[in-house]
Amino acid sequence: MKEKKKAEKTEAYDFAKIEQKWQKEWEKKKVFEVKEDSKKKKFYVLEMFPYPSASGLHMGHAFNYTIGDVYARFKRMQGFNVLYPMGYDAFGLPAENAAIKAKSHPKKFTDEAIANFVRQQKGLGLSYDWGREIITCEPEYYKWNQYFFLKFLENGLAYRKRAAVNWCPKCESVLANEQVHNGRCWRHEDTEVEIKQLEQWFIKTTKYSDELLNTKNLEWPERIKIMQENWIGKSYGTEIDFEIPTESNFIVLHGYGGSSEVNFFPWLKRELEKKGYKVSVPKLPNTDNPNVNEQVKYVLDNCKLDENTVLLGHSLGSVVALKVLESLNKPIKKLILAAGFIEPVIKEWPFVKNFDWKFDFEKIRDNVKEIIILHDTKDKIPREQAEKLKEKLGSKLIYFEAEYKHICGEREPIVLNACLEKWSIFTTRPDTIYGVTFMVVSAQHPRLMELVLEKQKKDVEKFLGKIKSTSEKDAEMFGKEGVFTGSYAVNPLTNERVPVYAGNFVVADYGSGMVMAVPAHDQRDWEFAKKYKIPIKEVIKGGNIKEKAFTGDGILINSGKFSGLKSPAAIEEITKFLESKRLGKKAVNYKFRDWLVSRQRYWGTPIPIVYCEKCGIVPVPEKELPVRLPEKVKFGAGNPLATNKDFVEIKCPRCKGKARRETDTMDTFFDSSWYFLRYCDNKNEKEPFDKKKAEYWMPVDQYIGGAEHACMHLIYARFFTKVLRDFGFVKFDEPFFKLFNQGMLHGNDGYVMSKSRGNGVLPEEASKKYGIDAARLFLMSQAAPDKDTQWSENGIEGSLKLINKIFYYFSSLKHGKSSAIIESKTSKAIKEFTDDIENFRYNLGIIKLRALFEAFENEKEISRKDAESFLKMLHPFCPHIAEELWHKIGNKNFISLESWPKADESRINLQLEKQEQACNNLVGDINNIIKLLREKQNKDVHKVYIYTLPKEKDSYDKELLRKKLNIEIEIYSVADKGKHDPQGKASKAKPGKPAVYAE
RNA sequence: GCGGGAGUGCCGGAGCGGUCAAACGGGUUGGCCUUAGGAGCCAAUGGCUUAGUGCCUGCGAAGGUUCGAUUCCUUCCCCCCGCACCA
Repeated sequence: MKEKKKAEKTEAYDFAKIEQKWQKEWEKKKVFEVKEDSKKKKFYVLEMFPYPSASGLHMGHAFNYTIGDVYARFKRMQGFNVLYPMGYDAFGLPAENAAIKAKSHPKKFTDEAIANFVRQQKGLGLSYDWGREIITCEPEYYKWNQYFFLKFLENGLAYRKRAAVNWCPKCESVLANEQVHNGRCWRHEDTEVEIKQLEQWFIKTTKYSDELLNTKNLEWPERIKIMQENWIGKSYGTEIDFEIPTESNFIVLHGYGGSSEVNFFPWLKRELEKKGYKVSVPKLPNTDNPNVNEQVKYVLDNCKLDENTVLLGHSLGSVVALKVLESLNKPIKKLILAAGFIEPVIKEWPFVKNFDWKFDFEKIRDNVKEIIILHDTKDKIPREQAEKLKEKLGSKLIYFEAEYKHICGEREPIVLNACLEKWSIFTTRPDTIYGVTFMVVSAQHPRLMELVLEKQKKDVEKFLGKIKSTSEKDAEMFGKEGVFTGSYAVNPLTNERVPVYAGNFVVADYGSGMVMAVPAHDQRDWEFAKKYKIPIKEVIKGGNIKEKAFTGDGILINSGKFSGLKSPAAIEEITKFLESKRLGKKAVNYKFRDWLVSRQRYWGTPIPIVYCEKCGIVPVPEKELPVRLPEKVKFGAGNPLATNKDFVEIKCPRCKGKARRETDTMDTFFDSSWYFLRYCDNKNEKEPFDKKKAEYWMPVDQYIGGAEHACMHLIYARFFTKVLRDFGFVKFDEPFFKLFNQGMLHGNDGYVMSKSRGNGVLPEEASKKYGIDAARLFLMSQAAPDKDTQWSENGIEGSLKLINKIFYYFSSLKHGKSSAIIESKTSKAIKEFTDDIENFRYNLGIIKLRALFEAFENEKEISRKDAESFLKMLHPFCPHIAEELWHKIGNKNFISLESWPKADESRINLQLEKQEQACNNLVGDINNIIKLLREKQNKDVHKVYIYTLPKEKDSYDKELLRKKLNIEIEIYSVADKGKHDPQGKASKAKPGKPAVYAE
């Protein structure tokens, strides 16, 4: 009712008809299609492609896309070859879940949603090159995900690892670190993420940590850069080894001939026993003519091998140790290979006969928790051999430089050192090491139980149970908590023994998951120490540690030979000292983790891997790509791919033997990490994209999207680009040169507009009522596009009014000659407007457009050129009406492809504009006088006399004033002799402000 | 707690060393037009004052720098965003 009446009265122009007409026309004539053109400068405008949700677009999306469309249209008119594409991030959980609920198929859901999106987006008048559309769930696209994954694998950037991973019970899948927010799933705010130990695929994003940290050359919002920087979280510090002796039984296996045991082993035994370890040196049989198998059997039969065992193999003993490990069925604590362990050397020994030199390294690895290989650089055994072994065992390789001496030399302390049970910690404050009064290991530390003594087991288990059953929220309330493990750590500088606690406030996967606690100089440690009555030892002067920890820099006290140093110097000195004693080293730590890409869900890109019973992990050969997602699947419990026999059961591509397919799919962020490259060449069947085409279009000149992707999509995409650069696919380092973060659109209720909130306004509805041009204009005029904006019906009506006026104005416009003032104003407007659009100050640009139009309205005639300039400026915001009026005034081509107006600086005449301003002020003054006379003196004014300064007389147009005031006017110069001035008002005239007399 | 951004009228928001604080939009009030209008046009919208003027108040609070600050600096308060026990 309401609208109908309004429509009748306002006789609003027929926007629906006009908008449809031009949308069809643009599509028919392929106005926005682009090709590479070496003669033209390119400009790539890109909006983050949407996930095609079933609920479709609301006004918030329209706001978003309009920002990009305005820019694309602007740049196109400026003469750039503009690539402005659209596509759909079509894989993902919502479609799968919706399909399960509706007993349908995610493909069907997705297709429908996309069709809906496309229709709605076309309705917004967006100038995409639709020929470049990409849809990530199509095999033509995801084939290349798989291709890239294989490339990653080939180059050691993809690996499989068993690790503690984040599991969302609602998604029934693991999540990347980036997808866990506050311990909860990024899609399920109320769902706590669980930690599971799973074998998963990872991408080595950390290889590029440092390069990703460099954002200097990016024109991005500072806060996004800072967010990324914080996310990567690089910090410099020192790694320090603390010895924590627990129950350890050393079994020292000597080598051939037993020469080393004469002096070295007794010494080692003595030293270790001094420190509280148990040591045995079994007398291996036949040392003069050794038989490895026999010796292995001897060890297996005579030695106690359990989780407290440390095997130290020396020379041939190393081989024995390795073989022993092969035959165990439960792991021992530690393996130390001290020397002479490499096959070629030992092989030469004549007496080692009939020995099978093949090792089952996987088994060995499984049977020991820690492996240390000591490599003597002066030894005959080349370094590569040691490295090779290291690779196979995944051990810590420790080099030492020393002469090979049988009697205690440099080498012996190093062996001893390796025997000690070291737990390294990371600290940025080694200067406080003398203040360590306890240690805290994370309650989630995988090796926590090794530190727990028998008598403490109950306490620790109780504690672990408690924190498991407490949610994060409650944990905050309880504060820092912990429990004594029973073990003591030895401070490497003071040799003091300090208790080791398990605590809830230490992060398991940062650093080593253990910290040295300095309560005097760390607030967290301070709180913990207070709670558990642990001594607080001040080692840095500067604060009052009775009240709280002093965390600043200062001068060291109670710190042995380092006392008196200032913190920064002490950090240097102490680190140097530790390094010299092999007790620690400089280290860099990152918060950034490798990207976990496996997902236990159906609706994603299948990971192109096969597990063969014989060959192990086998990549699917490139020519067999894509590994298609089977269409027929049964949704039920868990991942439907896992129960799909046709998919899973397969022959090994290598040996043709029995094998099974990887059933995990890729994180959908994999899809979005390179889609901007595919737009450059979206139909390529031979390659992910043509290098030349990508070279022409990339990098994206202007990327537009939300800030919520700062630490996810934007990091992954940057990572991908750098990898592809190193693979030779592209030549640039960064995908997105400029980034713009749009604000959020709020609904009538003041909350961010969203489907779930129910405050969404459909673009179609607004379109129907006001036209999409009015909606676009309103959305862009409210505030700067990077700020949040509120939707309002009144506001859009205001925009419609303006467009309406413009429509009728141009419909009856007769071209002529522009006045000097209009020429000036038009030129000035062009200049300022261009600058505003370029810098995303759309709202300010629109104001200038309004002002210019008002100036037009007051004129009798306007030149064709000025009128056209106005329409061209209107066009990015209101493309339909601009196109319509452009044709209406007699043009045949598309305004969308016209060239941007140029400001003619010579036409800008500020003097004239000043005069106009003065004239307007005068009108205001006179109106005010008339009003005051009427109200105060009850006088009606018939005629007004104006007295200007002599040189200003021509600045005031009598006719114009008469028209504006609708009253008789007489203008005098103050110098005029015969002027009518009964009250002597003329004397009040000032520059730019004439005197006035009214009667 | 740390990091980032902001605080201007009834509201959204301009201004970011002086020449104008409140452009532009919305709202509200009054007037014109009109049978009527929620259409259109005009005007007002911190206070006092006035023939067009002048003065005062004023840009979260308090200080400071400056001849001069909404604009720069310091502290505090509040709001928004991000990270969150990262050693």
